[in-house]
Amino acid sequence: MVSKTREIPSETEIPEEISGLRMTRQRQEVYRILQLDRNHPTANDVFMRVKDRLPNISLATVYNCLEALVQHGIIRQVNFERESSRYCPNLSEHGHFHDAVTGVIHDIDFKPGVNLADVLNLPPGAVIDDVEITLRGKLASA
Amino acid sequence: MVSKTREIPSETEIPEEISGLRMTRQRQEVYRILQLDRNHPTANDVFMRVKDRLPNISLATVYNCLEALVQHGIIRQVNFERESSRYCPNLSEHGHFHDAVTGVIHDIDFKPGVNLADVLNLPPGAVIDDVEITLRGKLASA
DNA sequence: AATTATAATTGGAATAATTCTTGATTGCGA
DNA sequence: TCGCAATCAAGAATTATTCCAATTATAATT
Repeated sequence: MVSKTREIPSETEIPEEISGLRMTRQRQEVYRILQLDRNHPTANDVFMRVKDRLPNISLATVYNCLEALVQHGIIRQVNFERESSRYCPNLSEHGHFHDAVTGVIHDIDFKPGVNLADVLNLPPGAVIDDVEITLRGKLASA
Repeated sequence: MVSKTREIPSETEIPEEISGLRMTRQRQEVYRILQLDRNHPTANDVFMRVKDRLPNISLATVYNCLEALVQHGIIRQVNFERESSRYCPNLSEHGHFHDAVTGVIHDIDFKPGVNLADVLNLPPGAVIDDVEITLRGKLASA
């Protein structure tokens, strides 16, 4: 239970079709799991959980669904090191903080009004399309 | 040719032993390649180049050498998405900018005096051990 | 210098995440 | 209803990386 940047829509709020993507039963359920499990599950995590409702779904289909959702900007794919990809429905631009002790991944937001060019020496003429920030550390148990 | 934050030492400057790591022939050569090829080569890239001098080296050894060098803080391992790991001898804290057009990876430095906590809403009590920043975009061909 | 111990290297097999392939199913429009 | 395109399922294939067992190199000790 980390991010609070988005409300979790009730099941009925999942639209039939988003930006041209046919919302099949499988995609709905995969999407639903991501909204319920905010701990950045892997494809396999999703697979195991989604089987409760769709016992016949295949892992390949979970991968397909996740890819379709990512492609249509409905969820985000996040990679840490070379571990399995993880997925999250938090669409706001955000980074991640890995708690090295607990393994929990916290979403972290930018402070408002921050400009990357103020912070980094970008190559001249650089146009940034995508930013990825990952921090690793501990939470002082104060 | 991207980063200029370190001089390339001549071959004789490579120490026999660094911070307790035995500098074997293989490790020396792997390290040398990294200093020559500043384009963030993969293990396999290094493998192919290092064979010029050590025709019998194995890919497993290249992996072992890279890991040993990383472990001893002599080089850094960098991961982009889920692509093959890449390696670089630039030890200064820096991020990376992927030119989506050319595929070139540029090292980017932080502006001096920048504090992450000024920019990000960190979880309370967070102690940061490691920062990873990756940007993707284009270079305006101005 | 010979012996022993330790660490590194090799080549190939094993692993794990992901993608691909193929054939079956589904759902929708004509 | 028929046909078409999209989706799904199951398993095979792929790819980067790690593991393993045997050999070789290096260092330490006598």
